[in-house]
Amino acid sequence: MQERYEPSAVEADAQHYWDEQRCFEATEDPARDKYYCLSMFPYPSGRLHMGHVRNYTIGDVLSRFMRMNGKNVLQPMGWDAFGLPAENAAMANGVPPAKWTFDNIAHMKTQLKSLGFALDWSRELTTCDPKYYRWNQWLFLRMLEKGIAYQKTGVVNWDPVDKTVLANEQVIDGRGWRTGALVEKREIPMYYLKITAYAEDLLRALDGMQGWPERVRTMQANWIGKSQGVRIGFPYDAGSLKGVMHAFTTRPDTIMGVTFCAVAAEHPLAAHAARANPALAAFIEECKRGPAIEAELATQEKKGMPTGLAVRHPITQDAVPVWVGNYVLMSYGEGAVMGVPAHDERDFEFAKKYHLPISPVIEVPGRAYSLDAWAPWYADHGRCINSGPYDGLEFDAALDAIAADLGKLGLGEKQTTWRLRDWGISRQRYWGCPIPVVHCASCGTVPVRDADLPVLLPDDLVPDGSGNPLLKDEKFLVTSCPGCGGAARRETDTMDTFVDSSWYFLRFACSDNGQAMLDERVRYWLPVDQYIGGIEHAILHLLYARFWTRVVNELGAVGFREPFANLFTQGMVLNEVFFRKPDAGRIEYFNPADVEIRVDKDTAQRVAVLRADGTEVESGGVVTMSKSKNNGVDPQALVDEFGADTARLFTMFAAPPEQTLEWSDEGVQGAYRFIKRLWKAVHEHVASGPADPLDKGSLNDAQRALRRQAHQTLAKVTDDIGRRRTFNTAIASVMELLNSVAKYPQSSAPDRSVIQEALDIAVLALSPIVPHVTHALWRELGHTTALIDEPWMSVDAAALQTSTIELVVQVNGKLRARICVAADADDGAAREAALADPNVRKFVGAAAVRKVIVVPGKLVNVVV
RNA sequence: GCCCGGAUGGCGGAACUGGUAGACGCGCCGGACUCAAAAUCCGGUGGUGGUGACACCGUGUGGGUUCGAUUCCCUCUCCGGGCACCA
Repeated sequence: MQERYEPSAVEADAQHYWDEQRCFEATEDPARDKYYCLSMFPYPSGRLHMGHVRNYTIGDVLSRFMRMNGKNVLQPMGWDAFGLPAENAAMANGVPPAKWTFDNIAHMKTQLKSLGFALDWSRELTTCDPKYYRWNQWLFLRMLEKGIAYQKTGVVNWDPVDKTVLANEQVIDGRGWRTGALVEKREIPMYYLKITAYAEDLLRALDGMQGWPERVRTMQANWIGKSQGVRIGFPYDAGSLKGVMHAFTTRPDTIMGVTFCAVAAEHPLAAHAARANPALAAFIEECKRGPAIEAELATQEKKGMPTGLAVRHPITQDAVPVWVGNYVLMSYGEGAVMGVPAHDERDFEFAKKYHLPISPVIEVPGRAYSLDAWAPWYADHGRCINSGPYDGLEFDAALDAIAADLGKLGLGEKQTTWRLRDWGISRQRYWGCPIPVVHCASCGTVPVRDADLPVLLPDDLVPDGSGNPLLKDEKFLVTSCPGCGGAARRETDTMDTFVDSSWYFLRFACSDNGQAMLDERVRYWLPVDQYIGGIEHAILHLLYARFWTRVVNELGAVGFREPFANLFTQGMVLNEVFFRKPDAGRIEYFNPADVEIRVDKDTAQRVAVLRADGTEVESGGVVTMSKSKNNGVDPQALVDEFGADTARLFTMFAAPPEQTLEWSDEGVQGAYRFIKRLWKAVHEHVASGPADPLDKGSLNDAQRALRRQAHQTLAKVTDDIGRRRTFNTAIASVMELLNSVAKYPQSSAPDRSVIQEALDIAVLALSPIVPHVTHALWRELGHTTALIDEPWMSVDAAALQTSTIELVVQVNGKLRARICVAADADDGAAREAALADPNVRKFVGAAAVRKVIVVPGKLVNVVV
């Protein structure tokens, strides 16, 4: 055996063995339990970053662990290859997005291979490949047929200088990121998918999804946002415009406290009032120009303007003034809200600002209302007061009574509303899957025939920032109408890239099928047993995938409605961002590797300086590693210097995988050192020749103690990987075992047998995490089989037994002594032993013992 | 702003079901080996007081429940993720 650990040779050898044996090519075998382990596929941004390494190492550890536990494991990999960054790169370098994307894929695939992941590359798929995206188009046509896909107008960000639609990410402080022009909103026709039709099902199914983290289920439930309340009609007669304004409320019990109503800028009443009121028209224009992003909308100053119109309160018949509010959304409910300042914080602030009356109508026992300042309890449920016929009613009774009265008047009924909106999938962008419809002068919008799929996206265009290049590509545009055969033009909008990622996990079962989207192999492999990905996908991607699976289920292609049986959400890997924001033009981001932090000795001020030019850069805090913020850390340097095993070990040891991790490579040396120590321990052991078979019956105390620790370690690692998914503590326990082995006096034959077993366990237990070095060490330890095919060891229960245990003794909850008792000692014996301890006696002193609490096997607490 | 998380030594973290706070690792300090350095090995390492055995304090803030709280409840602060066209 070689004395020195040389990762490059060891890793090349192990990877060569796995490739040659085709260890990771999965085949369907109904006789065996399958385990489909899937990590979220990457966007091919150029290079892997530590977030990828973390994600794929978690998946790899679980895959290898399950494989050793007898499962037929499938772990595939693919590329989420459509999207905006390729267009940006194209603009910057003049290279077509296709070339840039495929070059990136080639490089990142090399990187993934160098990390030794147990991936089945025979199933690799790429979403920008027509063999993949034709099925997006095929399923879209099915959705059109079923009415799940439909057209309506939607609002987009419009850059008036570049004459192009901008993504939210490309709008910075309301301006286009390249031009700096004030962004306008435009309403254009788009395709939507009716995810809201599945809202109830998507919500209800969450309860049964015990394999998903609680926090993700909560986030999805809140996102879907079911609320039950009453739809209330406020009739109006504004001269030429008569009708009923509808507002939804979850607090119908406060209806007698309505002192105003507010409508969205797009509401018909607002438009009507604006005709005779230029100031109002200007305000409405201002609202319409405002942010389209919810976060900005919610933080902007709440503004309003009276319309001069009034609606009639459906119960009191009083006139209620109507305002236009910049915080009222046309897209939620019906674009109007009833204002109850006394019991809604936002309405309260609005009323204070514009001097509208505040009229309390709910009483909470023991509380006194003050009109001066808001208090959170004002929004609590209570008993109706100042509410005429409803006085004295509690929330539920008031709701029923008011809904019934409104029903009789034809001005309201109970209603359920959802926060969830339909999914707009049209993108005015080149690098995406073409929407398979054509526009014909005589037939209108016509779906492409199945036989004419796929609608191929040209792969040689270079966007220049001035809109979708498909609009200028006659070869793509010109076609004939599937209906009348006449001249027609293709749709140039492409699909949201979330469409691509909403079903790729199904396609891995049969990525080679050119005739159908899915086939019978899906029945064997799906649902995914373990899905692993970043918490940032907790809502959108995972919800869309659940929706898509339901649609495919209803087409009969799969027999289930939930795609992911178990979900593991890894924490983000964060790094600081550095940037410069010029007066004009784009923000420039600098990689932290190129930035030096200087700390002023006197002021302790931290200054970040770009190494290249020695001048200052701004820090934007610590955020997720991403291409767009240029704060990713390339793992390649780590792999090159220390090897893949060290990179994997370090990433897994740094923190529990579910937790956010602020990147730092301090400690990499420790991971490398540990592998070297393991190598050395095996080398020293093997140097004195083979060990005798273990004779369990004739061991001395020291030998039994080491054996106990070895099997405790095995039990802990098995539990930590298999159940807890805390790989950091699994590694720590093997480190402890190795520390004991290193200290163990290696002399007699039985000593060597016990050490052999301990090293076998250490190597096997670590193999899912550091598969290369353990592959080599397993052979060196004298085994003739390959470790990858070795079954996971079982714990020897007899090895764990002990005759005495240590108990902790507390006096009034403070640790005062440790005592040793027989393992089978009862509570009384433990109590006696505890009270007899000298230090315990000292702290008890003359005081009377009031109570003694004994926790069997753990502690005794003496209360005085 | 709203929804979901998080905060423990100089640093990453451990303590799994309310029961020994700081496992394991990094860093640092001291020592061995070396002409020297690196690598490696041995020992120490939360703070304060004490020669010492020990004692007191200590898990973001303030409060509560309990024999006992890093763990449960309430309050606040700060940090991260998401907010529908980044993926």
